[in-house]
Amino acid sequence: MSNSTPATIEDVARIAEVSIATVSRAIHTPEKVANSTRLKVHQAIAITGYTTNAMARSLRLGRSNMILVVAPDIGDPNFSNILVGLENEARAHGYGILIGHTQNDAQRGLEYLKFLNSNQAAGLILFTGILPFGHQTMTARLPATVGVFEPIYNGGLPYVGVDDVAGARKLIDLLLAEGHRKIAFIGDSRTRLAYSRRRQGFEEGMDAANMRPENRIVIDGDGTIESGRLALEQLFMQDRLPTAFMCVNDQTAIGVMLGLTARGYNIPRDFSVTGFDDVPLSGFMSPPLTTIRQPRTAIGKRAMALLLDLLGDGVTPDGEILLMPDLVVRNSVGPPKGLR
Amino acid sequence: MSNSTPATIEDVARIAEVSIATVSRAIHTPEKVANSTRLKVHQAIAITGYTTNAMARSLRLGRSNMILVVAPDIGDPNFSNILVGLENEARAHGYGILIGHTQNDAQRGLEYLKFLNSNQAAGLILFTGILPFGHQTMTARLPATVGVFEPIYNGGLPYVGVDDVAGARKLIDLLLAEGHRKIAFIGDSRTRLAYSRRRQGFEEGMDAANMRPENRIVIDGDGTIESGRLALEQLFMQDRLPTAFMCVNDQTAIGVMLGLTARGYNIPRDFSVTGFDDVPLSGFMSPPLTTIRQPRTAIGKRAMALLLDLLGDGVTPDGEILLMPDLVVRNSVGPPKGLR
DNA sequence: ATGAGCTATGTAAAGGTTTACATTGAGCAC
DNA sequence: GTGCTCAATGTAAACCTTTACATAGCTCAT
Repeated sequence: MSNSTPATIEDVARIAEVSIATVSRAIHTPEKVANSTRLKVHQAIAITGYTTNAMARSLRLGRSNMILVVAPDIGDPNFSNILVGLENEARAHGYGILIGHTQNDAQRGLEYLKFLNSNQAAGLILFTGILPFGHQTMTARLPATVGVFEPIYNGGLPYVGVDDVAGARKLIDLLLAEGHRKIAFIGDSRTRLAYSRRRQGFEEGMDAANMRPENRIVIDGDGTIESGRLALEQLFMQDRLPTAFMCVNDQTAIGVMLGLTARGYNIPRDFSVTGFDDVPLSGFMSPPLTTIRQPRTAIGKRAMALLLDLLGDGVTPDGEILLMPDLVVRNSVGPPKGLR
Repeated sequence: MSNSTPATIEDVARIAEVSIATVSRAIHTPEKVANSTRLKVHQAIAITGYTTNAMARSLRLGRSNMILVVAPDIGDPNFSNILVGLENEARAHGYGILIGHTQNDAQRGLEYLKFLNSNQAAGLILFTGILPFGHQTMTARLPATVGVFEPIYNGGLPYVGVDDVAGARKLIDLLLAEGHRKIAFIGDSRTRLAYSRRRQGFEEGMDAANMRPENRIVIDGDGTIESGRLALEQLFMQDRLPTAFMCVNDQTAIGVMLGLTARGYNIPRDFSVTGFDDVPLSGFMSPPLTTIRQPRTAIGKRAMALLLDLLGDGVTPDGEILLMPDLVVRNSVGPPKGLR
């Protein structure tokens, strides 16, 4: 039973009094073996506690049953629920996932590339918009790959994300409906497509409400808490104050809120603030942050399903799958001061 | 160069004009091949872009180069930095990590057991105090295993954590030094050893200050935000109010703080609150939470190092490695109301 | 000059699986 | 009864690596 060395297919074959080929068939293509035989095999499997050696199987098949998930930062609060979605879906199809983080370090990226090339992963899920492998011509040898959140830099690879434009539009429409006219968009960035799409939603909303350019303040930022605080200081120094801050993500919004609170302002009485992503922290701010919730588990599930499809028939489906994010109304938004 | 099928050791051997055995030796035991030969082999490797097929290697060696990390919940804020430590250390030694979460579901636990038995992981890192595999006698076949945070239920397995007693002691000493005399310990639990050790630190500190039992309020909780809020309500209903709340972890403390704020109290003017763990959220509460910082990356690194040792010589080292956690003083603690 | 001792290399087996191909035998039509 | 078809099973090769053992050739002491 629970011996020192695990049972092999041969042990099972001996006990079931068949050949190893029949055992293998009984497991993977049961319709090809006689009922009576199949029964014997399964009994033998139960007796020995046999599980197929995945190493040997992968070697023989030339492909593993692992999916490599690469993210720039495992600690990103946006990450963990996606992972749950990815993992559940993978496991349901007999795959496991394997997680790596690059910390934007090309050296580490290369190690993952080696990992992929040594056949240890059948597929790749990429969290950043860029391939973490420098510009290796090796690209040709990449396995099936799916992006999450953003399309992958060199293009052609499918990805799953949310409709950032629509999400941003929901936020701007809310602010406009509350009566805000002068609105700042904090955290514009050309490096992340998701961010420029949020900016796009902002502009479209302002356009639709016939807001003139002087009512729109746009300021750069990289999406960290610090960047939000910094942007706020800049605006105060330049005396270009809006009545509402629409931030490119929750971190930025938190930075803005902390800055405003530190200056003694009350949210939402003096200023309104919105975020994007709904990271766990946002619900606990005071006031709780109005934001857009990413359907994280769904994104993960969808991305993995897409990858497994790709693995199955090798057909590349639509390059872009956008899920619809939900508006989460909390207390960081109110009418502008003048209207109160 | 970048062909459809990856280069094998045979391709390298052909180009270098040696046997595959020599190639293998040139890679793994370079001192055993002549300098000139080694050079030829490495050139051939460069030309072909060869990387060892990990499947074949693991099959031959009878052990993989993957470590399975199992946690009840990937999303746990305590998790991610540990992971960074684990991963860095593993990668530095040629291992990769593989992450699974059980969500306390025995069925899922069993799937991981199968995974282990199919030889896909050389070692196991366990985040919970319990083996997630029900009570399989299979336990005998577990690979090298190291626990994180807590000893593993059925004992005998080494683990790496922090000195919870000492950490709790730092907190209680701080509260006592501020002048608090009547202190509540929120979140006592017999299910998690870490928690009862924190309780123990609380008691030892109170003992050392000769505090009588009637000054100690102890109340149950499972460590969630909700449990903190609930405990607080109970205390208000029973009219057993302390001047300070020492909470078993940050989540609990956050629950208590939210409850106090909702009732209109000011922290730390009316009540002091402490946590334990220093999850990212804690620094952003208002007021920021005074707590104990877990050396998370260090724990991860240490646990992995321990596991790799175990894998190396099979010798089980000391069963318990406790790191010292640091006190993080923020603004949630002040003198009790009477003393102000 | 001979052989012992070494170093450098090669040969071949083994690890556990899947599967193309071969074999066996039963059912069935003539 | 003969031969065909088909289902069920078996045999053996292949996947790629590592390493015990064998071999070859050199150095050096005698």
